[in-house]
Amino acid sequence: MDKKYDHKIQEPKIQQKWEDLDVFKGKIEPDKKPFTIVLPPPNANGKLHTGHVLMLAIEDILIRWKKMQGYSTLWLPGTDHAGFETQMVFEKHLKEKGKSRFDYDRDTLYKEIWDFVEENKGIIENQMKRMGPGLDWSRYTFTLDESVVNTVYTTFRRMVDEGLVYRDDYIVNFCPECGTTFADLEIKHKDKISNLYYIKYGPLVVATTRPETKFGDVALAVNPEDDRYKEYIGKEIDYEDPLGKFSIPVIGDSYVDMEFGTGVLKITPAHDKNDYEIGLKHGLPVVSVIGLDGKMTENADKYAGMKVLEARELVVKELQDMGMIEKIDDKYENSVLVCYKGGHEIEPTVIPNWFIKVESLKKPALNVVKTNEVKIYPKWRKITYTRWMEEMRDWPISRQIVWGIRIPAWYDVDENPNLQITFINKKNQRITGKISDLLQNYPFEDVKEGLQTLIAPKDAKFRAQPGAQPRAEPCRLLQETDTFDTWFSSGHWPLATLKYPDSDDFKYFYPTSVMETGWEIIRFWVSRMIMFGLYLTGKPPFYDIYLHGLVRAVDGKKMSKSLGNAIDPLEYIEEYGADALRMGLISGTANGRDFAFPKDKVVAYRNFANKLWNMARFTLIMKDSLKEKENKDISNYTGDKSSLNDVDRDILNGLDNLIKNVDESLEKYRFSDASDFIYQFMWHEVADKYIENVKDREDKDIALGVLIYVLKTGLKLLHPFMPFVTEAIWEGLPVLDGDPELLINSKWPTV
RNA sequence: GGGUGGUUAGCUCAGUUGGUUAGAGCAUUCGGUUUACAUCCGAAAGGUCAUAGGUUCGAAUCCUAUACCACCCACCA
Repeated sequence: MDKKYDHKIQEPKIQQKWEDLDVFKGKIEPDKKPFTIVLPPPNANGKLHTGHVLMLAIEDILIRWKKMQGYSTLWLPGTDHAGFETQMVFEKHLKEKGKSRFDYDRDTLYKEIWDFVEENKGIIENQMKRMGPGLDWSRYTFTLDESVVNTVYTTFRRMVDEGLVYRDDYIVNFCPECGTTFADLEIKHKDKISNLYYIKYGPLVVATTRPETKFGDVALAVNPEDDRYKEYIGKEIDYEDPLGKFSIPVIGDSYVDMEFGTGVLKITPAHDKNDYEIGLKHGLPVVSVIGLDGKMTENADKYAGMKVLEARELVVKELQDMGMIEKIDDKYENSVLVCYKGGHEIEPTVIPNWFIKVESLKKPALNVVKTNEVKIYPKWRKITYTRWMEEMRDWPISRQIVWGIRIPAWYDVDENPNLQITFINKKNQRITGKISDLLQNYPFEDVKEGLQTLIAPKDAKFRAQPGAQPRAEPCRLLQETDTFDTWFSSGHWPLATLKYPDSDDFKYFYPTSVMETGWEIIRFWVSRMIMFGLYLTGKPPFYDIYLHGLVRAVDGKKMSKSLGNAIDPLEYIEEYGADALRMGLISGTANGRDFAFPKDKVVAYRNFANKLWNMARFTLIMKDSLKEKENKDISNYTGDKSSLNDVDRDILNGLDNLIKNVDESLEKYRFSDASDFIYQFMWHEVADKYIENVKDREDKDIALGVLIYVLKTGLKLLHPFMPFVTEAIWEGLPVLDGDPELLINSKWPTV
């Protein structure tokens, strides 16, 4: 053996060995209990980051531990298409080429992104493999695999049949210039100076920056604590504006800031996110006065057809003429939303979206956690889940992006003349309009091929199967252009990876054992998996949930590109080895909170790997010299302590104690406790004390027999944590009764 | 503004249902290489457990208040 442990030589060698012998291939063994983990899929086109390393380390510990305990283990890998994020990355590439997504029809754009992802897909897989995870790569799944899409479609159709799917208005960030919606992440705030208009509503005065939306007002709101206006709450007040005389209810809501303006807020649900929320809360109607073309709608009566800014000017002028404007503050600083693409002002707009009724889904999902059928570790995270589930409202599942699973709904253009279409025509121009108008100038096939986006009215007739032909003549069908919210599809992940509903894998390995992931996605992801699992199978998709904390940078701050404090795990693998990096991160998991990257611990565990290596090396040196000097072999310790001296018995009792501590800690997901127990025992009890004692022993044959037994047992206990170095040392140690060739195939020690 | 968590050694953090002298890694100081490892060994020093009250025979741990920090969510007409 070399004087030093060299991870650069050993780690690839050991990894290859596991792969060659197909150690982690999941097997259906009816006489064994299954133990299953589904890997939270990293971004297919991403790179390995420290969060992935921690995730892999924890899950690998569980898998190896259970495998050695005799379970039939399966750990399922996969990657995620990461809808929105990937599309953003791709669009940056387009921008470098001087293009944008608006230059492509939907199908072409999708194919281009697919190719782009395909190119980058292998990178993260290879990086993950360097951590030595016991994943079954033969069961690899990508979230856009046909089988996943089919599973998602089947669920969707079932939900349609059971009346759980509906279409309704939903407020989104709409850019009239770009003709599309933007996700919150695509929106930027821009500070600017605006006019704040103080407009009279009967006896009250409202301060607003958007007077032109007043025709969409459905209520006025005041703070219930506000003594000035208490008397108006629940009453209707009369007011006048250029369109005539109206009355409007006054509601009380603590959202209203008494300090701002006059303390009276007009509620315009169709054109403001907060107003929309308040409207929902108070059951108010939604009146849209701005259309998708950025022009005033018929609800704005004589202003209909005018652009927003034109309408604003005119409305203000006419209000002034009527004496309805108390004052104008022209130095009001506020921030407006603009789209990232062109910096155009965003018009919050309600457009029809797809929704899932969650009432019947969320109750069982809440119950399984409340009753501890599904347990959350650490337990103080439970409240995050239960609160979310209690407050969960109907789930908008459609997204106006291309990169994802397209919603399986088809519209017959003859049944739905009001479809709002944007498409690229044969001359490469973007054309927008109502389908019935467009079809007078363009053949249907042109629209279909060049289709970019489609917005169907909320009462549009759709079918969930493209083939269905209810009418005698052939239908002209256009498929919905929205895609599923990525969490709708990834909510199926435990089911999809196990090939629900009738595969052998599914029957044997479902429900899975543990869901291990970062706590920040408990609401988005974990809750959805539980809902779908219960809805489709009646069983939760897993029984334990372990939520690890976020790894922060060395300085304790969140890692970010702009701060330049991001840690590249590959550099640490190079310098200190995957084992050391894994252990360092594990040491930060004690209580499930976020933690700063523990660089010192990585170094400490690198040293520990070398210490173990030398413990084994020295044991073998002593064994050889015993043979040489006294011509004796070591005696094979069989587990009978009665004939041993106190020192031997102490170390063996210590070992028993260690086994107990490690098991207890792992059962409670106390990974750092377990690893610390092993570290302290092996280093400070075995190396510092027991080996020193062995040096002076007369009965070296017996002492070395005990030492090798202790060493091998220690390696087994440590193997789930530091798989490479323990496996590498195992190779060189003498074979005892029942020892398999590979450490990973050995039996977990018991007391 | 709502929520969650934190404040323990110079640094990064453990400390589980309250119970001997509050621990680890790193850093520091002193001493050491005869049969492994200097990525080593032995020893030492270092803490009013954020602050103020309270409960208790006993509090880092439970309760109340305050201060500061971090993160999540919602963001001002």
